[in-house]
Amino acid sequence: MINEYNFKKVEAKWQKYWYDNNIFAAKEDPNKEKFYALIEFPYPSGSGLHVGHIRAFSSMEVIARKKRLEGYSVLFPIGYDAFGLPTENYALQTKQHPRVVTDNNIKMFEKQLKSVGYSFDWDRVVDTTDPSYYKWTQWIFIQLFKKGLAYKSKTLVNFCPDCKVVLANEESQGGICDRCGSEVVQKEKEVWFLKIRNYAESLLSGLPTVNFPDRIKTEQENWIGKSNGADVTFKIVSSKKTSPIVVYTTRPDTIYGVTFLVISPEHPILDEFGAEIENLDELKEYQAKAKLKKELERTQLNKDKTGLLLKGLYAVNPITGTTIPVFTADYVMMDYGTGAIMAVPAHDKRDWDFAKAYDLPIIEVIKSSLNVQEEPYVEKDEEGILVNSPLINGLTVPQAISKIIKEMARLHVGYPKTDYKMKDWAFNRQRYWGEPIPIINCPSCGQVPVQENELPLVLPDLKDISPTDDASSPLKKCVDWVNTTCPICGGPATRETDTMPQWAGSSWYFLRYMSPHDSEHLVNPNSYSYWGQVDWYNGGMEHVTRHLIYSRFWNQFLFDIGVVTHKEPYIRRSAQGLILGADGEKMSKSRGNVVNPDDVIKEYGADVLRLFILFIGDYEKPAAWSPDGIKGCQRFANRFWAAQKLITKDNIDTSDLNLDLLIKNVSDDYEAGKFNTAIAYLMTALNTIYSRGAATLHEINTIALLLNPVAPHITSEVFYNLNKSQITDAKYPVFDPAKIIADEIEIPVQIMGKLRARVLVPTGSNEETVMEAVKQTGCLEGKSVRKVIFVKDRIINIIAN
RNA sequence: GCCGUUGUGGCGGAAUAGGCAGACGCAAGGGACUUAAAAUCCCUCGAUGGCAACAUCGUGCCGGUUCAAGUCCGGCCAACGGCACCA
Repeated sequence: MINEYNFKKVEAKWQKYWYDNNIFAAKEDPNKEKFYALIEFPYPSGSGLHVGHIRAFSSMEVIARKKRLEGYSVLFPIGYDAFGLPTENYALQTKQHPRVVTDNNIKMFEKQLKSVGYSFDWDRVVDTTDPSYYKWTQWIFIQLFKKGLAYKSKTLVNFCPDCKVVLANEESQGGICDRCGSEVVQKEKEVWFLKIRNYAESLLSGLPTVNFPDRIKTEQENWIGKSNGADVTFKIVSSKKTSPIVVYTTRPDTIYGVTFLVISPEHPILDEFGAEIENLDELKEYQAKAKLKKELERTQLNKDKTGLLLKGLYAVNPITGTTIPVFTADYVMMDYGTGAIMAVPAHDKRDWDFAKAYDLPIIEVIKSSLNVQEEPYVEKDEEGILVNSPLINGLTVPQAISKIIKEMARLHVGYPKTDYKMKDWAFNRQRYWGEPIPIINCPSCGQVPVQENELPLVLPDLKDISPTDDASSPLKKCVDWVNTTCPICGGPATRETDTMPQWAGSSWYFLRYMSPHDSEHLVNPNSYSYWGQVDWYNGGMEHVTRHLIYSRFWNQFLFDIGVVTHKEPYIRRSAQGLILGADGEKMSKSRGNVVNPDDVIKEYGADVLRLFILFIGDYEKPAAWSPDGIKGCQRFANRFWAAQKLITKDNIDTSDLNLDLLIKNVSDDYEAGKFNTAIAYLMTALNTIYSRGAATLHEINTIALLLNPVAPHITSEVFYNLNKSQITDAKYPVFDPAKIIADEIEIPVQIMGKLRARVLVPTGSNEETVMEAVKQTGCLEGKSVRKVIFVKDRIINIIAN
């Protein structure tokens, strides 16, 4: 009756059953508790599904299947984040329309995802490039614009000469293009920004309310980079005039240690003084050099400080009245703080380096054991005591900060200020394959949003989508589309031709899944009130400071305008580790260490792939693919299949396998995201049954149900064989807490902290009983007991000699 | 430089809350079955010594706390990830 396991036949059979019958359709069932499990939707690239995807998706797959068996109404959706450069570049190369490329890739992904047997609700697929979807992406942009949170600004942007796109700071870290690896140059351009900085505080204060791993919270906190300090106004004086200049400092207490002022080479005040700077030619030269310097060079650490003394100018310290020299130097950035600093070389490494290079005085104002002429003392020590600072001498650093800020305020020269490292979100691309920004430029009315009832503003069908060399969008070539009329005055106007960055569509897709077919609402209010927040969201660490922050920002904005009722979109977040090649290196075509899930499924089947990817190691840590390791999971699957033969109706002793404890261990581990140990418990249980040589139907059914979320095909088949009913209609096993404790327990016996014996005693035995058992082992022979440390049901340690 | 994570057998990795280090799996060695191989099943498997019972050592390094340390504390070293002239 039971033959060798034919995974090809069985997997195809169950996939057909699930997908033809919509077994996993999410229903808003008021009688059930809901559970929303979310995975980061994939970018449908031409290379198809990667084993990394399998790891990323399988955790929530297990949770979704488990929750369904437990009686929850589960929303476990899938979609495609399909706008973006790789598709566009591929379309250009192959002379196809990106729409065609995208549709083909999505088809391939769907086929692959189904071959893994994922329990997605295939009726809820969203595609960010579908006008019915990006209609709402554009709608959100318009709301942001109306609230003053979207603005156009002329700034230096990171331009990649290869991709011909303006990049967000996040995409050009270290001056290298995220996508192609070439060096980024600075270019001045009018671009759209979203004021994410307005939400910096809210994004920070939301973190304690969500269940994210600490490393993710820390990374987000560092990214937002809050600092408390003060804006302090110095005066810059030339022979002809005096101008105020504001510096930002986190150490206003060190004001008496200021020995010079440094201004960023891009600072507008330099133009203001212009000819009054005696060495203007040198300045111009220095500015030009600084501009040419690529981001990479400029941020390189341990680089010698360069700068230029501005002759003919001096600055006045607002507290001490002392006059100090003014420099410009490229170690001061225009885009942080105010673009100018008060330099305190005694207590700042960079200022100290600069002071040494330009032979400037160093004045100690915080007492320390260091000689500040030799090296700076940079600790912000709460206990540090101020010296050489008449108004605040003898105070601790926090006391001094508080007192000096009051004094600055009284003199109207300084005020407390909070600053953030996070910059506003550069919200634009000069490429074709993205959401058109729904703004019309009218010569008389200015920037006017497209009427909301005219959304979606559909991307025009363009023949030539190639980018232009001048950093403007290919949409500019589509004159018929660009020329339009102003919605306000009806006069001739032109459309914005920039498109949105790829992060736009992924910033709210979790909401669309709740009611993907609703044409009236971004999210249907009834659906939203049922599904609410995402209960558990899994994704990659690489998205922690971008997608995860952007989507929290948009959700908080939608909360503020009343579209959603939860401030935070995600209750819990986890992050899978990377799957590396068998050589321990990141998988890449050039290394030739890429594992294709299709090949694995062909050879071992989807269940074995799923088992192995979850068994491979700690889910949150990176793991190297092992072509040998997978065999263990294949054996386990086959042994589980063959265990059907061991089922007997005879009365057998099953005391060697505590099913209640197994249920608890496996289920707790699933919920904790410890899939590797959950599978290990199931392997152990099966080993127990094999060494016993017989099993009960109840045992095999229980293992089938516990294993079903990981290996759904084989367990569905076994369960159907044994019970003639669907496992998807069965109930997840529940354990009896009273039965997870064994009757007898083995207690290790230590003598002087060293393991000397083990004794078997009834669970809960007291010290006397255990000691009695210890004496019988004879390991105390000839020894006198001085002290006994006894931990019930755990250990006994005897101090004896 | 700052922040974070991680160092455990030949390998991937286990080890609530300080309580038997090495679960589970791979590889390896031996055996059974087989004409043979594969598959399957059984046994061994941290190091050193010993025929053996057993003993000693052993979780990156040095020190400490404790009856007891992979786990806690102090000081290092290495690898990975994030940020980075952020005032």
